[in-house]
Amino acid sequence: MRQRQRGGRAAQAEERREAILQAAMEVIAERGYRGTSLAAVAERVGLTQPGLLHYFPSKELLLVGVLEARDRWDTAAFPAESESSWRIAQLEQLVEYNAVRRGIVQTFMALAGESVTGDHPAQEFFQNRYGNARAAIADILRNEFGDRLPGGLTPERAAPLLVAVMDGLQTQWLLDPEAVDMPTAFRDFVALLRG
Amino acid sequence: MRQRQRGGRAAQAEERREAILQAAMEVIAERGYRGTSLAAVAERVGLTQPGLLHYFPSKELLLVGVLEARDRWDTAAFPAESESSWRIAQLEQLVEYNAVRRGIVQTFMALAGESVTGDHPAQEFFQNRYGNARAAIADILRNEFGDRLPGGLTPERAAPLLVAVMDGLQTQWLLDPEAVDMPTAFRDFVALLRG
DNA sequence: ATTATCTATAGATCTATAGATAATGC
DNA sequence: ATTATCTATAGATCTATAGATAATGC
Repeated sequence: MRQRQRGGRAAQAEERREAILQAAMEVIAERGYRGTSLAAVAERVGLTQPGLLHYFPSKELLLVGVLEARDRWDTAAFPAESESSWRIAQLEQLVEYNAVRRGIVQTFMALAGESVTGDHPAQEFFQNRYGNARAAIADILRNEFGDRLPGGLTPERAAPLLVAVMDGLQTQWLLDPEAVDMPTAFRDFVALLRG
Repeated sequence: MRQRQRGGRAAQAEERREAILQAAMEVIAERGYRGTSLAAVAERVGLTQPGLLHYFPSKELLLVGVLEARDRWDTAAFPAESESSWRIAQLEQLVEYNAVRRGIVQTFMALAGESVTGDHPAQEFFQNRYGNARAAIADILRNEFGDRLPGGLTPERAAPLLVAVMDGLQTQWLLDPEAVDMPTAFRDFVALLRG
């Protein structure tokens, strides 16, 4: 029917998949994963529910797709040889970026929250993500501040705190954006680490 | 049928309600609020699903009951004239207490996570809870450290950070208790505030 | 042939209501 | 009379499968 300029079937299918993932992220932001119905996602991209299942054969595979997409987009927005080569200033930029990407933040806080419940399909994803985040942040802190931080902390002991601050601020900011200035608060925490 | 020693109907009904709330917390910890079915809660206390609705006429009212119960129990475990009269050491105790109350922490992190999604029935509860927490913590910090904290922070600016740390550490700890020593990490953060 | 979609539907749930029945306590 | 429960069920959903149909590209 509709003729595409370029692209071929494969490329069009890829576009479709991206549109579905985008829609899925939106619905998950509004309802969480368990509250998301395939029909709601399908409707948003103009497909029927079984039509959507053609691209992602189950709800869980759709979730996997969303999580992978998030990683892809993050990497695209913040290219780096390796996470450990980041500097603190880049983390501050990431927080500023998040503060204008409410939808994405909301999707992932909703999923992270759900993932602590039993047998959630994103549980392993978040276990790995937090583990990797702590390790990467410890490296960054060591590069930036050396082995000794204020309060007698080491980079390894400060890392979970920094991750907790990023995360915890997101929750507070999502619930009350007026009351919490996320980027400023994050820089305040960095000031504490500087001593 | 079964004769109670003491108590009368009202007291027995109260026991039943408490048992239902306890069961509801457990199921919510495992499945989140949206994933919780009234039937699952009812089964845990030996009632049918309509039997449960006799005590809590809707799923949402059951959630309200759970949130109120949490506040009641917290207050019972940590009595104080007012939250502002707490000292930092008591916050450290609270974190230690949480570290041996996984179920309760999991229930409330699951609910807090869900509450950021659109129109969640616990949204207002958590908005108030975080708002109050920030205010109370600011008071505590002022009592303990005065108006000036390390890094040029004020108690008001440090408060959201402390709340974020408590919260964020819970998430990391729930997902990987081996990797995160929550009480120690929290004391590390306090050490940063001490400078 | 393969791919993209659709309609129809099976099979599970889920919440909440209606209405019956038994026990309790004034 | 009131309270505590139960059975039955209406009315919504939801996921996933089966099977048909149309379009696409070798």
